[in-house]
Amino acid sequence: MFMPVGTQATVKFLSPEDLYEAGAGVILANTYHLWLQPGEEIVHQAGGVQKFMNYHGPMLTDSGGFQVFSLADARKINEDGVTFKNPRNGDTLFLSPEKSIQIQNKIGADIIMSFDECIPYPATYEYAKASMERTLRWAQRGKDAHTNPDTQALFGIVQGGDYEDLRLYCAEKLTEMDFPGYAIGGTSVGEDKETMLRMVGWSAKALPENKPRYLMGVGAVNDLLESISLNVDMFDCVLPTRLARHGTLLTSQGRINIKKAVYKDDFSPLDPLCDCYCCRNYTKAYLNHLFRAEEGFGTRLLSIHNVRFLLHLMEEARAAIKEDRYATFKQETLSRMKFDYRGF
RNA sequence: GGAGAGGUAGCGAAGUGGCUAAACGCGUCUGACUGUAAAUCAGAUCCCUCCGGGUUCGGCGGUUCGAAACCGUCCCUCUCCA
Repeated sequence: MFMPVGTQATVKFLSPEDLYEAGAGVILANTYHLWLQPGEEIVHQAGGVQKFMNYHGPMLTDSGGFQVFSLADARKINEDGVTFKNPRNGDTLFLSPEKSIQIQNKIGADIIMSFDECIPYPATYEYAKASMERTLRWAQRGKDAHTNPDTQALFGIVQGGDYEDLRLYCAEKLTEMDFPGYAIGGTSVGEDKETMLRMVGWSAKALPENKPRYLMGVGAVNDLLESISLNVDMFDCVLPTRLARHGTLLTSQGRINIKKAVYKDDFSPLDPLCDCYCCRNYTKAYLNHLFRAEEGFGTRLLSIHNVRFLLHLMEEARAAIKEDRYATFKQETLSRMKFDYRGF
C-alpha cells in the first residue's frame, strides 16, 4: 500500500473526497508539525485528527523522527531526546520519545510511530551504531509511555545506516519487543539507489513476515517496485504531491514536466492509461496553461493525478502478487517508464 | 506653437568616462525534488565557441588612450500649457 502524506492534517491541495476517489486508505500526518500548530490539544478537542480534518479513513502519524534529520541545522540530540529550534520563531522546543507518544496519543491516529533518529548518509559505523542503540532504547521508552495500545498501533523503526549487522541487530531487537508493525527508516536521505535497496533488504529480511513492514519516505516508482520485491508492505512519500506542485507528473511512460513548451498545444490526456478525475476530463494543454498562469486548480489536478497514479500502481502490484506474476509485472512496468531494471 | 521628460538585452528597469557583455525583476528554457521549514530550489538566457573571439545601450558624426555614459546633429516617444 501507498500512503499519501498530509503533514499538517491535509494532503496539500486535496480534499478527503479527492482522496477517497483516488482510492487512498491510510494517510499520514506529522507529530512535530501538529504539535507546533495548532497543538495536539486542539486536535484532541476536535475529536482526533480524522474528525479534525474530516477524513473518514485510517491515519498514521509520524513521530517527529524525520524532523531530527530534516531540521538538523536547528537541533541537538542527547539520550533524553531532541532539542529543536523552531525555524519559524526561534522558540526552543524539546521532543522526547515519551513526549512524541503522548502527543500522538492525543492526535489519535490509528497507527503511530516510535520516536527515532533518522541519521544522514553517509554516517560512520560508530555513529550509526550508537544512534541505532539509542533509537532502540527510545522505542522501548515510547512503548512504555503508550496509553492506548488497543486503539493505536505503535510501530518500531529499524535504523542502522548502511551497515548490515546494525540493521539486522536493530530489526531483531525490535522484533523481540513485539510491536504490531515495523518500519524501516533512515533511507532516501541522500544515498544512491543500490545502497538504499541494500539497507531495505537487510532490514526487511530480519522482520517478521506476519507483521506489516513499512518503508518510510519512499515513493519513487522504481524504488517502490524494487522494495516490494524485498517484502515491503507499506510506503509513504511526499513525492507525488510535491512533484505535482512543481509541475511534474507521473505517467505510465515516465515523468514529464507539464510546463514544457511542447505541451502548449497537446490536447491529449496526461496519461491515457490513468483513470483519475484529471485524466478523464482535462488535457495536457489545459494543465500547461494553468501552470503558466499560476492557477491553483492546475496544482490540484496534478496532485489528484499523481496520487491516483501511485495508488493505482499499488493496486496493480497487489493483483500481480496474488496472481504470482509480480516479477514480470515489475520488469515490464519499469521498462515502460524508462527505468533501468535492477532485479532486486 | 510653448515648456519639460525620455529612448539600455524578449519586456520592465539600474547604470552617467575605465572595475560593464551591462545590476535587478519578469518572461523564456533546462534540471532537481523520496517518513514536507519545498505552490520550492538550482542553472542558462546578444552571436559564434575549447581556450577565446565577434558585435551591442534610438541613428549618424565627434571628443578621449578608453564612451551606454561627454559634445553636435537627426529621428522617435511621453507629459503639461496654449
